[in-house]
Amino acid sequence: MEDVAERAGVSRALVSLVINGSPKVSEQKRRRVREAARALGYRPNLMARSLAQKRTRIIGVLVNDLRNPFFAEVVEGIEMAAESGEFGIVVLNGQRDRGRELTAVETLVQLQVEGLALVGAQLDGDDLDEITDIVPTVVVASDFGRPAGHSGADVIVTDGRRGAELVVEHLVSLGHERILHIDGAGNASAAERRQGYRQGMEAAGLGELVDVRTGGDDEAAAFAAIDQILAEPAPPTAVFAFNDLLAAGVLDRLDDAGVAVPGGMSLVGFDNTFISALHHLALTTVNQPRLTMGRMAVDALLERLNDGRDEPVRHILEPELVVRGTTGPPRP
Amino acid sequence: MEDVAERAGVSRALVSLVINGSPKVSEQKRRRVREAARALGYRPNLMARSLAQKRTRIIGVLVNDLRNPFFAEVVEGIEMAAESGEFGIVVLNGQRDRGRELTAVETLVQLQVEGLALVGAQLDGDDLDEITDIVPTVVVASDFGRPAGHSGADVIVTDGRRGAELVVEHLVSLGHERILHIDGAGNASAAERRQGYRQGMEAAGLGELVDVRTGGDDEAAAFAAIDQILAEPAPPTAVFAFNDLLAAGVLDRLDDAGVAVPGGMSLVGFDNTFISALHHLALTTVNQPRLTMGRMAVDALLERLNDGRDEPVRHILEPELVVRGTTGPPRP
DNA sequence: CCTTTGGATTGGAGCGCTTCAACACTTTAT
DNA sequence: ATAAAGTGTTGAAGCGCTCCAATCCAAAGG
Repeated sequence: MEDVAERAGVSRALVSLVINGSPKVSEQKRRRVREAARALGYRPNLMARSLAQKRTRIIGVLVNDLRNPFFAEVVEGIEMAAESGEFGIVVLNGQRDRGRELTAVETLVQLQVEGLALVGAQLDGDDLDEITDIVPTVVVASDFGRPAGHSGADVIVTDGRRGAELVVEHLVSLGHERILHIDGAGNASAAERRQGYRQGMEAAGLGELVDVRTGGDDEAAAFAAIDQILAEPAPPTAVFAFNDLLAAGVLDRLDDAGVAVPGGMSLVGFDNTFISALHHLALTTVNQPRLTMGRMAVDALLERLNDGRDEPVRHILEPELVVRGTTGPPRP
Repeated sequence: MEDVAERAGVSRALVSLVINGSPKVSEQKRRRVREAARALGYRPNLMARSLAQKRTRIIGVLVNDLRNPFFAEVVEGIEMAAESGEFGIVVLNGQRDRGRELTAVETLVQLQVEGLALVGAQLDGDDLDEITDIVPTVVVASDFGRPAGHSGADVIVTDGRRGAELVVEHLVSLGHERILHIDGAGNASAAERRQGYRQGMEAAGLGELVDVRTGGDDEAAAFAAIDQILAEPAPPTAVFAFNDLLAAGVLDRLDDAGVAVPGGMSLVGFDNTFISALHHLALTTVNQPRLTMGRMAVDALLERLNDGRDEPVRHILEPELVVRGTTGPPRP
């Protein structure tokens, strides 16, 4: 910067003004500074700038698992919204591990991010409380079930409970009774969907038949559960999997076992990721508006940052059942 | 920091030493500083630290498209390797747009990243030359075809030319002749695969039948091409798609049109992403070792950063044909 | 008792930038 | 002519940290 100033025959302060597009700089000097900067290949040091400004204009994003297209799309929504709000984002990957998530958050905080978006985070409520004390936080696509008036984070979720109910209702309307749920194990939104499943079953008078098996959040997690189910005397006629990835795994395993879908077993996923739309899967699933969720997350943060809101807000989006080809009447 | 120092009854310099784990600090003071830091909720400011140290220990990652699971996995490989090399990463998404990529790189440079990994970047060779002048760079999963002795970036790629040849050889061995390629349009690795396809065809004496159609890199891009092909008098008996995502789109469209796969048409993808492994797709494809590529990318950077290597290096990995269910003998 | 030695600690300069009060120079009003 | 009000420009302080040279102190050596 020094060099640029010298070459342009002005002070360092003036160079700073030009770089930041201040209006009160004469056209002549502005040009000379610009030219000198270009000639010297000058690039402002973001670290120094942030330090001096005491702002970073960065939003930190912690994502549960980049490989899940669902999260990737939410992040994309966040990125686009952040951009139009003049913020940058830094994405860190928790890799489905709470410990990693914790250190990632620590890194982001030390990086002085102005806001934090936790996408599908596995952290627990106490972790979250600590974090919200430090930096404005929005939780996306998972819910820590903090009481409504709680001082903590904003929340953007699709109503997983309702989504699961929709699934059960759909299956029941097709005539299913023995509906099994392979859950998301410790995954952040697993509890909600589990609960919705239970409620749906009970509402349909099927409370006796509630059956939840432990799954996880990717294809592999489904295998053990399915193997076990098929070995039982009276297998279910329908399976509701925690998410699309898991459902894809179920589908594979059913295929291995020679069970037709939906002829021999109906199957439903969750998230409506692009894989569920592939004709060869044609997975019945529940849609979550991913890009919108990302956008809303950033908006929530921006309201706190720009408009000074300081009570938490919760946006619960409506899930939407997407019926495709993996659900049909139960086998006789 | 000031406050911590005061509370612990030491100087700021000592606090710094403790935070950085210097060995020459008495156990007693170390404890007192630690305690004061905890009590005050002190967290070092990474920006200030980087500024003072003139190092950031950050590797910048520019990724072409986060939604493509292939790239997401490469990034995961990078992240893991960076971590064990005591580096952090910052991921920016180019969203398949050269302009965006350019500004993303600019941002990363201003962030003072110590190394840059371009994953599937669409930049052109001149862009790359400029970038390599500024920061050590490794290009992953795409190749700008710079001459070998070129002063520029390191390159980690799977041999796309060879991969495409493998595909053609496989199809030819099944008896196919009219093999069509739907390419990746402007995508970074498109040219190479196109070339491999051509060479393969010519090597098989099928030079006359070379037929390349413009595609892209996701499902949607396949639709127009397929519609057009099916309307022609003598459609091909096999389609080699630029990547798995594109192939999935092709599969859908063939399905719509009532063309059986592989009965009516054989289909091959590229990348061996998890979707190709789903039984219901069972896509024949070409494997690229994604995690390894990510690791090698970081290693290349680290060699430059830690060991001072300064000539570029190119690692060309061997592709591997993965035969699944979408290829078979041509229709009569 | 004084010097030496070496480990522990500290003051202060400096990293590259922003920002603000102060200054210089014009222009306009009086 | 002089004061007032703008415009542009600048010097210097300060952002939170690191790191080096300087200092301090206790133990060891003479």
